[in-house]
Amino acid sequence: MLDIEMFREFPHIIRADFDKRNLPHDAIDAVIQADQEWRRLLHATDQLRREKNEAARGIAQAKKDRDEQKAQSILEQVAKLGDEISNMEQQTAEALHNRDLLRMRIPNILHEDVPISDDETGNTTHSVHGTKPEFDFDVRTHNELIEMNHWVDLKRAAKITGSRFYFLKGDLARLEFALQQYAVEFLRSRGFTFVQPPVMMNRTAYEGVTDLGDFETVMYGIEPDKYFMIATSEHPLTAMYMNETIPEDMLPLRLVGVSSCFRREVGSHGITDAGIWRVHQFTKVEQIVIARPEESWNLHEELLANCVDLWNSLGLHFEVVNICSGDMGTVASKKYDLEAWIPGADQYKEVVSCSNCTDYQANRLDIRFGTPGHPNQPIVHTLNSTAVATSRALVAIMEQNQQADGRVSIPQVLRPLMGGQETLEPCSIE
RNA sequence: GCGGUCGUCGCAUAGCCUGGUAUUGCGCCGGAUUUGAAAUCCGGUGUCCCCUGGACUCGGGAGUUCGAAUCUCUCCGACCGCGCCA
Repeated sequence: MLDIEMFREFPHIIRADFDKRNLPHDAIDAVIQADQEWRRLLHATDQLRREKNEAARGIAQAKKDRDEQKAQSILEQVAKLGDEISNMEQQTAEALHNRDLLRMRIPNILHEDVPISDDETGNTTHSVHGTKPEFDFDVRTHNELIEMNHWVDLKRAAKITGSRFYFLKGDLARLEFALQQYAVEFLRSRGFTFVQPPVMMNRTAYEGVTDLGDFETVMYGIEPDKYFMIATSEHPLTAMYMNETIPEDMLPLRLVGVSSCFRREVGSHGITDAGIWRVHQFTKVEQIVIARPEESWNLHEELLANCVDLWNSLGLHFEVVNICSGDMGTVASKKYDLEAWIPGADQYKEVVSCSNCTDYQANRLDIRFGTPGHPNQPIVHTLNSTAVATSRALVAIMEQNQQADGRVSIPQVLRPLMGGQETLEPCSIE
């Protein structure tokens, strides 16, 4: 959410941003108008309350003076104002709610490096890493590999839950486990603190970190407690410090979180999403940073460098993409994706997303830094980046490291975590 | 799930029984004093607004009342004990 001051003092900045995104300005005008309406109502309400308070003050005095007649006459005067005020209070509260609902739909201001384009074809290549693997046999898709090796059971999962859920079995499940631990240790060695978050959040906290539309299309709601399953550990780890002032010497705060992630994936279909590429539940190791505004852009590059080094160490071929205006979404100001080479699909596909959300989440969550208790402290910046979403990393490893016999070579760095094993063997249970 | 104790400004506290607009200490900021520091003294230190002024604020919401931190209901959260449990 953008600071309301942006709409009052610098609307031209928001307008320029909307031009980049090729959006009409109606939504901005609506916020400005709603803000004016709220302020008008607030002021009118305050004036009424003032009248009432002034009158009511006389009651205490009159009673002290034992002047019951005077007290009674004031009472009648004040009673009338009471109804008027409660009516106005309701209108004012509604106006504020309306303003912020409109305001929450305004996206973050794009960084100047973001390429301008209406859709994802405008994304630009930032860098290319590793070498594209060559195969002297017909490559299999990961979907074929998991089936012939019995590594994933989608059918039985559909039976007990529904489509796009899965049992992960045998060596592929062990590899998934190894990936988690490897990524956590990798980031720990770079100064990140390991945190395991709750996988459900209440609505108030959740509204601070995500696009409002996500409540309909992304998150699972839990009844009767009104919680939401997290779509990523980014959400609880960023909201963790809501309504707090973080002592400045604690910044930048580097956290590495691991959690199951749950996504409804409403409207997502297609053959390119087959197998375990797009699923309702997966595990993700995530980097989170809370920082001073002046250091956030350097830290964004640091997060990307961590991803690049991590994925390079797995021996995989991928490229880094600078996401353009039309593909950006609501919360991020700038975003890099890592796209891994998926031979069976003959394309690069998204495996990592690395964002600087600047003060967009922190405004809503009211996370500040400085001396706790000191008024008007500055708002922090929040950043997040995938380290590995294990299901997608498994797809990249399976497809890039596949052998003619359908077995898969285990990345060197993960072998010590799998008892020195060099190849993923078929699961003995079908 | 049951029973109890509790939730007040960054932290800690008073006020609640008996309704009249939040006390004190620490911390922090500014000033005085000092070569400098400590100590001491003075002032400030929640939010919002159309800001010489005003309104709001005692976990959230509702109710009673002219008026609620205070009384009533309800929800949330914390802690302790019991029960159940990986």
